[in-house]
Formats: sequence, C-alpha cells, structure tokens
Amino acid sequence: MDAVFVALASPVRRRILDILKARPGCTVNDVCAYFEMTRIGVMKHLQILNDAMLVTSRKEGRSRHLFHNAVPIRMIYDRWTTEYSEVWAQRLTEIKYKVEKGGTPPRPGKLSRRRRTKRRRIESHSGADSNVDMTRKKEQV
Amino acid sequence: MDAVFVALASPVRRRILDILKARPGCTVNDVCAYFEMTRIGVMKHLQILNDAMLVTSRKEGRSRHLFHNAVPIRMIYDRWTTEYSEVWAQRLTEIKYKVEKGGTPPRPGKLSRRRRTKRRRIESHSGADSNVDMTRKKEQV
DNA sequence: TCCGTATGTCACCTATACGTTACCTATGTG
DNA sequence: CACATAGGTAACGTATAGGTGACATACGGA
Repeated sequence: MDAVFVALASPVRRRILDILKARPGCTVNDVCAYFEMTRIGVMKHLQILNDAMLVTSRKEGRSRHLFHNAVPIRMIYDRWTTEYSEVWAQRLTEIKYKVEKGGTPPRPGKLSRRRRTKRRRIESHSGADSNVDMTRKKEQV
Repeated sequence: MDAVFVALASPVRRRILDILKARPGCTVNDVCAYFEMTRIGVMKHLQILNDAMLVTSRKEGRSRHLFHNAVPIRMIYDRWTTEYSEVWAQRLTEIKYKVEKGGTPPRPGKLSRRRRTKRRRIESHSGADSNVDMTRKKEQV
C-alpha cells in the first residue's frame, strides 16, 4: 500500500500511467519514446509501478506489453476519500464549535506529552508511557 | 498538485494526517508525541503537508493548532478515480478483445519510435519528430 | 547461423529527502 | 524580571531515489 503512494509521487510515473491508459498494451520502448531519459531510467520507473501493482505486463515474443491496473488506485480511494470525506462534516462541526464558543477546539491535548526537543529514544523503550505510543507500529496504512 | 502526491508518499505524513483527523486542533508538540523522531523532524513533515495544503494551522498565543484539509485529497480523487475508473470498462473490453481474437491488443504502437538506448537529447530539439514528443511539458498533472 | 531488435541486469554517480544538533524568538507564569 | 514552554531557523550528515553506461540475454528474420 505504501508502495502505491510512493509510486504515484513521481511525475514521470504518473505520466507513464497516463500513457498506458491512452495506449494499453504498448511496449517498453514505446513508453521510452515519450521521455528524454534513457530506457534504463524508464524501466526503473516501470519496475516501481510494477511493484506497486499499478502496472501489469505480459511478455510476447521478445517484447513486453504493458497495462495499467486501476485496482490500487481504487484502494487509495477507499482508504482516503471515503475515510476523509466524513472529515468534511467533522471539520465543519469543529469550526462551528469554535465560532459559537470562541474557545479552544475540543480535546486539544490528551496525551501525556514528552519533554521537548532533546532525544528521548532511551525512555521510549521502558514500558511506562507506552500505552499511547503509536510509534513504530509497522506502518498500518 | 505534485506536492500533494509527494506529501502523501511518506508514511509519517500520512500518519500525521490520521492524527490530525482524530485530534483536530492539536499542537505541534502533541503531534510530536506520537513519533520517535525529534520535533524538528516532525515540523519538516508538517511544513511539507502545509505546502501541499493538506494541513492548515492557526497560531494561538505561543502554540500552533493544526488541522488537516481534505480538499487536495478530493482533487486527487477527481483526477484519478473518476478518470481511471472508466479504465475498468476499458480494460475489460481490452481483455475481452484478446480472448476472442487471440491476437495482439488494439493499437499496440502508433508512435514513430526512436532508436534505442543511446542518448538522443540533441535530436529532440529539432522540430522533426516533435509532434509526438510530450516530454518536458512542464508536468500538467 | 548471423545480425539486429527488445529487454534485463550490474555497478556507479549525484541530487535530494530525512533526520539530527545547535541556536534563536516569542509567549506565558512565578 | 527570571525562567520554562512552544515554536522556528540554520547547517550538516547520511541513506536513498533517480539516472547513467556497459554488458548480457532472448527472440526473430535473412
């Protein structure tokens, strides 16, 4: 899942997806024709897109035909737009709250905050204060 | 727009958005409490999110209150899911085509493809062969 | 078989993303 | 005022992303 976000972060790779959308089944060299960079550079991007399952391919003879796959984007949609669209209402409520009360937003701080800038990796290994420690949860996006 | 993709590419920044979704209006230090890294590291991520307009903030006294903004995600939705959802039908048609005909996919190559690996930046500045050259179009995502 | 095309792999270089320490500014509070 | 807290800036080290040339492999046709 993280791979999808990373893959989409590059303009080159997003353009590759657009190209594959316009010309499904084109080859690696076909894609290369759209870019200034060498074939090897394009292939690296294709590899990243492939790892993210945003691009699928099928070898036919000596050439590889490329297709894009909308499923991961669909997953991003499910994870982000549905989950974050509810936030529209939430934020409006929030703003309404502040306008009416003129005070601080609801629950502005509930965690036992740690000290400040100075390093605190050592203490974070002790059991204390760890029930709110979401850090290093292995990226559950 | 590119900034939004780049901002979303980091697991840390996506988690910050989740945190701000769960606790709108919390401060910089509140966010820092969720991470192992130092406050400066978190602030850099916040800056990137701010540049992408995924996070807004408002200074109150000496503390800054943070909110996330779903609008850019909404834009990504418009750009990618609606545009790419049509591809579902397109790909199915594509696959159906190949299954029935057993041949190569429709329009597998229409561009005049250039040579191969070797550099060709020089020629790309000549007018010839440039009507298919989408390169350096200044990233119109 | 011999050669050209199409792709795949390897080692390497360089710009930049990410995180750090050190230091600075502003705002509360005794 | 003295001092702690909250945030902001600058300079810097390091891992990695993105790109390269050299070389290898595989297929197809004369």
